[in-house]
Formats: sequence, structure tokens, C-alpha cells
Amino acid sequence: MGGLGSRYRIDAWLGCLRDNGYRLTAPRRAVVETIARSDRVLSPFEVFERSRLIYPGLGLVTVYRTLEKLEELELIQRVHRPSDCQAFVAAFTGHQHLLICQECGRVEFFSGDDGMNGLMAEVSLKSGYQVEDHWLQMFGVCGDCQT
Amino acid sequence: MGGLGSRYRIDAWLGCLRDNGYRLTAPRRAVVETIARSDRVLSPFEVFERSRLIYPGLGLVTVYRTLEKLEELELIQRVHRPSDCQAFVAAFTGHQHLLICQECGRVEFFSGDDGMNGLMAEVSLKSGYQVEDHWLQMFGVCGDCQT
DNA sequence: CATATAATGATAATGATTTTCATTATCTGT
DNA sequence: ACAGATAATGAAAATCATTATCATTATATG
Repeated sequence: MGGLGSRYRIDAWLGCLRDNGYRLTAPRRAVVETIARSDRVLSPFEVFERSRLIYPGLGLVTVYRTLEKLEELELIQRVHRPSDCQAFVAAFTGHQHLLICQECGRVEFFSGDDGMNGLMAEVSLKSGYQVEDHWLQMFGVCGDCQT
Repeated sequence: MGGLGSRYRIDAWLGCLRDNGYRLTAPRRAVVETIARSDRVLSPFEVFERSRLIYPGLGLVTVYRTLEKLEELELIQRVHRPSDCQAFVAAFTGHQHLLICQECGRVEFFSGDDGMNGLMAEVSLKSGYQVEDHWLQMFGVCGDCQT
């Protein structure tokens, strides 16, 4: 995710913030740049540490506040894992399923919706529930981490 | 889940605790009874409140300690939801998928593993990840909550 | 029934997240 | 470019859930 399309993503995110009435500030830019550039799950504190390399005066509170706005605008999404549920990654558009590396936190998205709708209908029928949403996540070890 | 097989489950859990070297105490019995009898997701504080009806002297700390042991023995399991990930339910044996009511927290289990293994293999192949585990959860509204 | 010790609950400590608030910086209209 | 309204910031304090400490109580074993 390094340098390729991330410049475009950063600008898109900043534009989205601006279009929603949020001001563009140096601390905010640093946080946006950090998450937009990462293909790994980052905790608020990790975002803080990395963003400080870009804008040293940054406060942890601002990281929390910015994450909140980015999540609200659906530019980032929270990732739930057995060990913790406080980390974020850049979101994909539309409903996607996650594949997460247990070693480095790298995240890939996959659709695989084919069988999913059928299964949802089946579960709905058998259980009497009105199924509205679902989560499908896979955990493993990415190519780089397989030594 | 009310009164049917819950007596059996309670005794089984208490037996499991005893077999693993844990003592059977009144506070512990109250907590076990509370979760074993519930078919809904309960937060530690909810477990505390309900268990105090059985054993009023109960301390919240003991609830945390007992939950820890029950989870370790795989008698209960943590449930992750968009809003929170600190709640527990009685576990099912073997790998199961969850169907959770967004209104009342009721939990049902379903297998639907059929397509799952194939999908895991496919994702594994396409991504280069060594897929080791997965989560599949559905969220909806249970029959009772559909007014 | 006595004893070793696991378990308990009150209290204090911790750590992550939120709130408060005075100060600073951004954006808009001129 | 500039002034003014106000959104955003960071430091410090507050909050809240969870964990650790420790003297006391209760359980299980012989």
C-alpha cells in the first residue's frame, strides 16, 4: 500500500472531511496520511506514534477524535479480533469480508458473497430470525509472515 | 432456556470446575447458574446484577474471576458485536457460527460449514494466506422481538 | 473436626478512552 | 490579504471498566 495509490486516497479522504464541514488541519492530515497509507490494522496508540513522525506536536486525544470522524464517514472501519477490537483499517467500499494476518495485522478484503445470501436465507428460515447483517472474517498468516 | 435442561448444564459446569481443581462456592454457583440459564448475551455487569439476586453478597470482582475460569474451560464464550465485545454466552461444543438478536441479545448457533471449507481453500489460494480460523456471525431480530 | 489453602470482597491501582477548557488555527466573506 | 466567527487542538482532569492487593472467610481433604 506504500506509495502507489495512497496519495489519491489521502486526497479523497481530506476532500471528504472538507465536504462534510470539517476543517483541514495539520494534526488531522497526519492521522489521515498514517491510516490511508497502511494496509495493516492499527490501534489508536499506533496511529498516534506513527502520526507523530509526521506532526510531532500531535496529541493522542486528537487521534481519537479524528478516528471517530473517519469511522463516521466510513473511510475507516474497526476490526474485531479474538484478542482486541480497538484497531482500524482503511475501509473498502461495499460489503466486504476480511482476511486478517494474525502476525502482522495485514488486512485483505474478499467478497465470496455467492453462497452467503443463500446461507442467510436458509438460517433465516430455520431460526425464525429476520437476518439483517453478517460478519465473515478469516484469520491466518500472510505470505510475508510465513517465513 | 429457562428451566428445561439448564439444571443439567449447571451441574455439568460445576462438575467441570471441580474436576479442574476449582472449589465450589456459593458466589461461584450463583454466577454459573446465571449464565448457564441464559440464552442471551450477558455483560459482566449484567451477570453481576442477576447473580446478586441469587447470592446478594457477591462482589463484581468474583464475577470477573469466574468468567475467566469458565471461558478458560470453554464453558462460555465471548461474543463480539459491532457495539461491544465484552459479553458472554454459554458455549456450544465444536466450531459453531452465531446468530445474534440485535434487540435482546439472544443467541442461536448454526453450522453451515458446508460451503465454508471450500471458501477458505479458495481464499487461501487466491491470497497466499495460510488460513487458520474463521468467524461467521449473523445479526438480526429474533422471532420474539419482531413484535 | 482440624488444617492447608483456595476463594472472596473491599479497596486501591491501572489503563484506555472522554470530557473540560483556555488557546490556536482554519475558513469565509470582504 | 485580512478580520472575525468558530472549529480544532493539546494538556490536564475525569470517567469507566477491568485488574491487582490483601486481610478475612470458606472449602475440601485427611
